[in-house]
Amino acid sequence: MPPSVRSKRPSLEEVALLAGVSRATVSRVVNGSPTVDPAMKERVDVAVRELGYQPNLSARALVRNRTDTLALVVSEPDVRVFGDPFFSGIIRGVTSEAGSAGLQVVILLAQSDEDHERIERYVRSGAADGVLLISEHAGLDPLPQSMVDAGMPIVIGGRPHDETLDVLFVDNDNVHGGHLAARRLMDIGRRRIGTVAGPRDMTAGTDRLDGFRAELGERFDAGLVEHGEFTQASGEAAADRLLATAPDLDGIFAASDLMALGAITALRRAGRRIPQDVAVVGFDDIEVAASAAPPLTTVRQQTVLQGRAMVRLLLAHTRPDLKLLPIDAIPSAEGLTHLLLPVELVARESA
Amino acid sequence: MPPSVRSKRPSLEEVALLAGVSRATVSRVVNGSPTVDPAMKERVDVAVRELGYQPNLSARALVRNRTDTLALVVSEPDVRVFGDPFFSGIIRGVTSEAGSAGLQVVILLAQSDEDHERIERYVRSGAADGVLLISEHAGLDPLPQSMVDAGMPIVIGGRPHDETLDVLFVDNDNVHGGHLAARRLMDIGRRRIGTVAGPRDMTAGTDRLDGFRAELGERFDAGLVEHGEFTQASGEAAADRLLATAPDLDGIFAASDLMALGAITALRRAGRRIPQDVAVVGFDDIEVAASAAPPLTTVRQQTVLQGRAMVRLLLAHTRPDLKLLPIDAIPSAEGLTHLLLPVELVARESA
DNA sequence: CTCGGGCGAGAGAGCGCTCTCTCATCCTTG
DNA sequence: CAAGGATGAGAGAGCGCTCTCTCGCCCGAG
Repeated sequence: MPPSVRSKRPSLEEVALLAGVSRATVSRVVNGSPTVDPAMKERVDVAVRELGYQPNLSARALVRNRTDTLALVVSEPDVRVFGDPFFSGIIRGVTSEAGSAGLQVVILLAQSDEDHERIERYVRSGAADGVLLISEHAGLDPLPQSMVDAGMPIVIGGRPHDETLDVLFVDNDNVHGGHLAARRLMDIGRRRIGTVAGPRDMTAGTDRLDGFRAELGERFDAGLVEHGEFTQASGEAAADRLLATAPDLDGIFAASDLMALGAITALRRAGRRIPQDVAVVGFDDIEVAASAAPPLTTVRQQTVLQGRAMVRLLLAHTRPDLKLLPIDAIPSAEGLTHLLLPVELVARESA
Repeated sequence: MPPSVRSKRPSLEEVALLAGVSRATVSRVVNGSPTVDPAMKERVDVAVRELGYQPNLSARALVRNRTDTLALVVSEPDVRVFGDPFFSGIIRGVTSEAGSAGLQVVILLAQSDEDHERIERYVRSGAADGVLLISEHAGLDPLPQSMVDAGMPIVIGGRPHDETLDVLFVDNDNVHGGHLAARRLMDIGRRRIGTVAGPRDMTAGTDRLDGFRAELGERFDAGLVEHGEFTQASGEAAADRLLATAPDLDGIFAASDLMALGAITALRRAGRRIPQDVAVVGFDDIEVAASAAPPLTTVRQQTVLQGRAMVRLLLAHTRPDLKLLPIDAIPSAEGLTHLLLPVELVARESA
């Protein structure tokens, strides 16, 4: 009887019957227990193949009280954020790391409030062993708090805005990145340095600005801070404002590569040469940064690594039994509530 | 005791104990059975709230043999396809339709062969009630066949390339769209009409070409067919070739808006005015089509609707008990193995 | 030759839920 | 006033699996 005709999926019981062994033995074989006689294992394997047996995950999850599934919640109204290199890097990292730990990742889209509620119910009902949240405004999201309340492990990508939230997170060392950018601009002799900062309500924005301000020290000019929305258009507009305030500007730190590209457009329009007249440092090291004109000097953050680290942090807190191979660039997550990933300056031609 | 301190999640049993009723009654209340005395219901509701009870989905799935979850498999090596309006439209449609049917959608990324295997195991293990597949090359994907073999319901977005595959799918009426585009170009008096067709291995490409060819009839010139990859750059290159072959060309049908935009760039570069010298018809009606210069005449396909229709087709085959409100633009899926969604010509200025 | 130990297989409970079946109660009706 | 039918609650089996416990068997040591 071909599998397509069989009305329902075979159970362990049926495999056991066919192989002439007990249910327990089949279970042992299926789960790779070492205490099984090779001959027995062979008989069971044959029966499994014969019937096309697949263990029922619901039954297994019920007794193990664990699903081996991780929920990656993307909390954004528009699906297109997946096109954003930041999101796509994290997603790649998460899926590959979870995959090598034998876990299935399911992506849940939280676009509306309704979605949020459904997802909360879903996860709290034990459909996943933990939650990984990526959201531009993780601080405003109600999900982290409700997951924490429910005792459901959650790791956030990026430092949440709300300091009081006692939650696991993995962030890039944005403050240090701000330092690196400022130092670079000073090192190449720039004196009038402005910044196209990120949004005020995102820690990635404020942290980068904080590092930048601290490194510049007394050379920091609060009048030379313009905020953008991490987009190219907002970077262009912010650079226009900067130029209006300080025509003698000779250096700009943009808190994202996209904004840096926008700023370069604005600077060119105003007749400035890059980097001779104005040096520009970006942040992210997105793919196009290297091939931009001129190639962008920027602070590299490793989004794929961030995704991997999120999974590791979660597993460190929920599955101490899983021993993962250490990754150089990721600090061991054991005992930590958050991870800060290193960033580095990539010197190209724009600064 | 606050929920965060409670070691494990409460079960039906505990709710029943607290409310002083039987497990069965609690189950009835939780599932909204009408045959429950209001007073009883109230007592149960109080207990549920008190304990923060959430039904265990694994247990429920085990006995119901159904998870109320749909797997949306995105089979693409790069996550960025989510940025593509086609994908994002389908995803929006799928999630909203599933949501209103009370189903949870989980997105599974199939990037590598390994992923494919894991996903197949996952779904075949009963983690979802059905599969919705979106993939640029659904015909080459092994997933549909293996799902069909396993008796797992699957609906594909777009007509699969492999005719012999007996599988449910929802497609746009690409053939008719090709007819509409050709008719439009002829209606406005064009005589030398070429086409930037889609890839030969995608039915969306070949179907549009088939319709175009049929409508042109004897005016069709096989020498005036150049294939692109649905991208802007490939459209530009294809238009260059077309122009080289037939400098007297006065009409182009591009099988995607992106390719139409590329073609317009190429035409402009060659000194042609749009639409005076060469009229251009696109396909898709993506967001930027209306604001392009000139605004693009195109064949509109409704991707969100396609997503909704995919869910409906799946449910028609798996959950005849669910009575969904009919949607005007979607034919009733009952008894059908595939749905063809209507397309329409949107006349703007480019043709 | 007997006994202890280790290895490998089976028996059986039980995870949390649903759903059928049974039964008690109350109302309606002849 | 008795019989029949609703109505609503409880009892209990069982979904498919894991895992502990038990037990039989074979080996080597005394």
